[in-house]
Amino acid sequence: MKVILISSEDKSSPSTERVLKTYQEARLQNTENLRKLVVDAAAAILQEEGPEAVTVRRVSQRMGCSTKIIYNLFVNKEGLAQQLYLEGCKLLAQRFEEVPPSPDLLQHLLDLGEAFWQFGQDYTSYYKLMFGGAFAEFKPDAESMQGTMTAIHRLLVLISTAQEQGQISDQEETGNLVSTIWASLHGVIHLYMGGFLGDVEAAHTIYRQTMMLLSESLFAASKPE
Amino acid sequence: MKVILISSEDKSSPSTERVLKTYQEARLQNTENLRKLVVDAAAAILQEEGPEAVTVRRVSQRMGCSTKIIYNLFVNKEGLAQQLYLEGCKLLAQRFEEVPPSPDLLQHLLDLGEAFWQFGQDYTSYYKLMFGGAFAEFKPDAESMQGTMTAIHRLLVLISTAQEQGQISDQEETGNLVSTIWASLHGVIHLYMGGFLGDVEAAHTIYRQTMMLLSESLFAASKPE
DNA sequence: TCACATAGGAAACAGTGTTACCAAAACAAA
DNA sequence: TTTGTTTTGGTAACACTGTTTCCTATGTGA
Repeated sequence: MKVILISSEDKSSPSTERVLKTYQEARLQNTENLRKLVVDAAAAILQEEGPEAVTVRRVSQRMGCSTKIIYNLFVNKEGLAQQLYLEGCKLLAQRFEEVPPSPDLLQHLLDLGEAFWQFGQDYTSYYKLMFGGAFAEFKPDAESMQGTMTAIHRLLVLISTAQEQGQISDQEETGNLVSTIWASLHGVIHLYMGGFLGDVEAAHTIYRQTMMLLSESLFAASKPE
Repeated sequence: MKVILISSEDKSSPSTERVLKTYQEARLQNTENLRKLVVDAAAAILQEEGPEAVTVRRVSQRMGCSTKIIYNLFVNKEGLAQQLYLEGCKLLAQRFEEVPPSPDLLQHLLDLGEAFWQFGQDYTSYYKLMFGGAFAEFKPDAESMQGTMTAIHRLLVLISTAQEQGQISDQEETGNLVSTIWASLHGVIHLYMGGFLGDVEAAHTIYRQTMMLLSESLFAASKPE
């Protein structure tokens, strides 16, 4: 099904057809491949020039086609943004997966927290798109929330395990504890990106301090003295 | 100097002149009053219809004048946004002032935190403008940071006092601790406003939990058992 | 092969921030 | 008061944005 060749009647201006090759090939395939091509183009612009550079016209220009395609495939710009959000979730989940699980659960929490910070540094544009409100219209729908949950799944497993082992109080809901940690760390990253916390080192210091304070409190029960 | 009447030659269409009265009066006064009038109009639109409704044209329409005035007075839209930011700082500072200082410093911290949450609820548009990145261009300048510091001054005094009394460790810089608390609480509010934390009650629960965890850790030193 | 459905391009619409141009008003000096 | 200069502000345009309308060309089923 995927093996479709370019139309054989390239009688005139073959060089011009070559330029449009990738798009022309994709449009012959199923719409799913075309969607992927559009998302890739948008993601490239996002990472190269930031969230505000991701406009419908810029994406279509890079694709070498009309803006109509994007509306045909994604309804509106928000639909495209949702796909980019899910892409970001994959990247974040990947970052979490790369963190080696430490037998010390406290250390593991700190490592995951540090990975979240690094994600914000390495994929700033994605972070702003996903959590920074770069697209004011964008609100996470069911699929987006699903992607978010998959991304921070490691964190949820960790807290849950720590609760089972009695290292963290099970008085509170696991999901609420995860949200608390997530929101606090996000606050530091977001305020830093907004220019409220000074330079990177200062912000990173505050970030680590936030992690330490939260961790101490969470793991306090297991260490009476 | 402020007592300036409308020009006496209202020979034709006096009702039309009446509509423009406030603006026409103000333009005869000093530019400072005119600036205030513009900021008030923008603030009204901000609170009535949200941050995205605050456009240069909408403000000028409400003023009954051309957009040029706003550019004459504030250089660009960001200049107007900065004034709105400072307005928001005043409102936030006012909220903090209304919190009665409790002799129990921990309780006082919780009260200030709750006031911050309430500010976000009551002045959502202001909050989004100030900290939510509603205007992507906006980055706080020196004056904005000054206004911010004035607003959260109560929090700084509180932490500083607690450190002097030995209730909070003075190992860490006071400013860093304030930033840590501010950022964590902001994270919950911002994530809630982004639609990531469910409804108000759920978000408020997480907010209180964040405050509790931070407070416990901060005040831990003074209460060994 | 023919009719139909659909996809996609060009251009327009309604918005946005911003600026160039020019007339009118305010102010200075004579 | 009258003149000349500077500032002020309105109109209209420019360069963008997201989105839609219209129409043509293409692919598809009978």
